[in-house]
Amino acid sequence: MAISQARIIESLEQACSNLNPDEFIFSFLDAYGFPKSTITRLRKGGDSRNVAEGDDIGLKKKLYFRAVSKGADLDAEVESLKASEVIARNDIRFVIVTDFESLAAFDLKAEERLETTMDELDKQYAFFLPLAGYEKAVMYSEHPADVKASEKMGQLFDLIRERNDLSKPEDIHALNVFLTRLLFCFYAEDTGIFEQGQMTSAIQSCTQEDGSGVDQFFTDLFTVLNLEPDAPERKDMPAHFQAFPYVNGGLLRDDEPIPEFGRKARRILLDCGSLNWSAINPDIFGSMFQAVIDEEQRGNLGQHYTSVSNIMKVIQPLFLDKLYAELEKSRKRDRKLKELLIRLQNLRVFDPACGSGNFLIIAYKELRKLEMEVIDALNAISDQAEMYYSGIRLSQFYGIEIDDFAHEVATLSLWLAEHQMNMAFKAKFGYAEAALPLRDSGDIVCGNALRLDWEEVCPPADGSGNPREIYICGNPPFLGTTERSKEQSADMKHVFSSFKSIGYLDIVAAWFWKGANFIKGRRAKCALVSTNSISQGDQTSLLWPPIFELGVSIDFCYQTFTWSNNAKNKAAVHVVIIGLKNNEDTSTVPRIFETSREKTTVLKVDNISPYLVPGPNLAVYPRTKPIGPVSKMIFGNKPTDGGHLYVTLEERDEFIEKYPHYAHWIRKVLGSKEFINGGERWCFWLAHIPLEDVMNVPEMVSRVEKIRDLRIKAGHPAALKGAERPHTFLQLAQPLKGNYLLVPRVSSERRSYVPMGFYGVDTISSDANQMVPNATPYEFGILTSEMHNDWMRTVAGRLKSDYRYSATLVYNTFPWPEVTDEQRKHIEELAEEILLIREDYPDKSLADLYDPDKMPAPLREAHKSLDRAVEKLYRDKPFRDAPERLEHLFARYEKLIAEEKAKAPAKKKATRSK
DNA sequence: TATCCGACAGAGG
DNA sequence: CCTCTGTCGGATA
Repeated sequence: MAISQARIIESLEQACSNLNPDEFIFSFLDAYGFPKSTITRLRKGGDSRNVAEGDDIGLKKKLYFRAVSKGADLDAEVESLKASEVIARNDIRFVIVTDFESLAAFDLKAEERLETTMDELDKQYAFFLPLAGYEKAVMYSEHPADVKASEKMGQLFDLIRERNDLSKPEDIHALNVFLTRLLFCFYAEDTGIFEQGQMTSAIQSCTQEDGSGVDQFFTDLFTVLNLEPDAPERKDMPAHFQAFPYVNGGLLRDDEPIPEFGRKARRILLDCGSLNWSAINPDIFGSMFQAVIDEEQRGNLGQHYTSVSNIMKVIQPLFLDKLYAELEKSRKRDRKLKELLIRLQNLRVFDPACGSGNFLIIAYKELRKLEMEVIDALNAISDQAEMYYSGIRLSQFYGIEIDDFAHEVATLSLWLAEHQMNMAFKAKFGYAEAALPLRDSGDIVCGNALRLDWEEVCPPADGSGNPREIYICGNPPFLGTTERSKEQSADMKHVFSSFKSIGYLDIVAAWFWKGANFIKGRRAKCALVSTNSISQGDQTSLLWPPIFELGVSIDFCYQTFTWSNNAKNKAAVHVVIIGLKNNEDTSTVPRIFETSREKTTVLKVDNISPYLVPGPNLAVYPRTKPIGPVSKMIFGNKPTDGGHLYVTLEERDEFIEKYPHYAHWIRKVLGSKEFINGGERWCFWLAHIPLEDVMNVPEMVSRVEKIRDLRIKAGHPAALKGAERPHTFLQLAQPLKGNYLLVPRVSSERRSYVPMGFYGVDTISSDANQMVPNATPYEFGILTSEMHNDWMRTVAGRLKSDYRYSATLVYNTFPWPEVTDEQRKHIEELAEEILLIREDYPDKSLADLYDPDKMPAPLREAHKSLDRAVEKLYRDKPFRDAPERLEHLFARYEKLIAEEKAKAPAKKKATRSK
């Protein structure tokens, strides 16, 4: 049922403004796209489709509608309907009750409530969208226990914060520690570590309703949990405290102050106790808990937490697949299986950006599952039942996390995961180690991963100097140059101190560089989730050649996929996963994974290029000049005007009417949006007008002053210089005569060809485009060919996944073919044919013409002829596919660059690193 | 001076 | 809400 949401809003608005109680529900159903026939029958009455009683309207699986008289309690009505048998029998999704002034509704699937007045109903249209086939995104819907628990803990945190001074970092740390201990206790009393409900009932009986005594209670409780069973101090404690077991394991090592509680906080505490904590999922609970507590993250709960499926994409190719293969190979061979057990007990997993520990927890659980399978296999081939215990210890798991609370949560979650796995072990084999006292948890260090020495955090060799098998994994933060703090910029400089420049390297690159240096020459591998930018555009040649020089190469990768988890506002980013290994490590073949919504495919290749396609370890360096004798491509005109040089059509007409002799001040301007999608924009183009003349026009004064102010405020040298001529664009590049070829800087990845077009110099191009002044149709023909677009697709930067055409990376690096005059003329003819065909569609924008689903056949064919002709310039035999074209282009690129170098041997090396 | 980027941003369905 | 697709100006060389 595809229906435009704008139409829904409009129809709802109409139904509510001309409110007719008898008709309302029918208009409502119509708004959400129910078939007219259904509505007509419902209106007539007596139809079997109506499953409701009396005057109500009910549609199976959809909704149940009831109108009540004014003054009735809508909520109570909804509640009673929700529980009624007719709702359950017909699997109703929405219950709606209205008195035609207000409306109350309940979504039984999402368990969400809506209360609104009728005139606001259109604003709430999204609530009922599932009726039209649009499902709502519900955060972590598959884990209601985690949601409830983390929300309750969040409330508790707020109440504690109200009452306690948390201005000093050590106070915050103390509270972090308290919350994680508390969480452990809730979990413990629901999972058999404590007696069922032991702590909650003790709180109930030992503390006052106004909250007094709660802090003392926890002081005593944590003391006793830290006392060994035979410790003499135990005897001094009240009897109900003595009943608590010895926990330790480092959870209660330090004596931290306990916050004070009020009446409300105590009540929430008891509420927490009544939740079922055994259903908590340590994999994601930690992230949610952290998100609830961390103020900065509250607005966008969990947007960066890594989903289990994405973690598996990292750890399976990194080590799990290989270990499982080992198990299959070793079945039936006692010695081999025992060796595998030993290996599992000795390998190390290290997440240098571990957050609340998701990767470590999943890795731990997966290794425990594998260990159980190995034990199974051992039991299957042995006559005597030997009692194998788990030998995998949390102390094999290392992490670095900068946030104190997240680091506490990570430590705790590992314990919870251990307990969970011990229970699974017991369920399978009938025995398991004691839950208490807790053993050492993971080695999680609270600190800055870019400053710490990773080898100190995760020693690459054991005490006797034997090298360890180590797997580095994780999802480090992504941060471009503009959003970084001063400290983070300094961190980057520190990590890349051996680099000549770090350009636009994303901060995540620092983890790759440190990771590559860590694994170099060791029995170690590293795989990280990253923004796709580090294998695109400018960053590729900065990061990868130095990594390859270490003797490290790409072991496997997941090509770009869109970031996704169950959070409401998931981060808008396209990511890749890249695994690194030493060149000498031949235990695996390079694998390229490609994932789409439907499936994931794997391609085994000889080598993975830094662009994450099959190919050599070759990165294309940005150049300031084209390789061949072709026209120069220049950057567009950059306003930096806060919008004050732009004018609307109305403003333009008004201005020209008043000052007809200044009509030439206003010019048509193109961003890439106007170029690609059509539409008009206008701007003041005053590059050749003295500032005094401009300031003599009253309408201009405030515009110009605003621009001057904002440029002064921006403060950097370029802006300050621009403040001296505030009536012009900050960067001027418009050619003075002739035509120019316009190339948009960003364009959708759906298109096979980046749209380009010719304009006269009277049309201003903004910095959203680049220009090739006085380009020839030949140049247009080459640039709009499939050959060139394939090159662009590989070496260009991307905005998310959309193409970002740049002169330095795409145009100037392109290996142009060698042509005769005759060939050149042929290309020009084919190129002009394309321009002519475009003119046959004056009503269509370039977006329409180059939409792969809508591209007119004649245009498509003209492009195909051109593509074929351009290919022929490179070689006679047609290319089979894009990889073959690229192979040829890269070979030619290398040849041309080598020739260029040979011509100018005195020039310094082009490489930017070291 | 020129230009690459954005755990995006804004519009539209 | 989700999907689609390119603004704008700072930071960097």
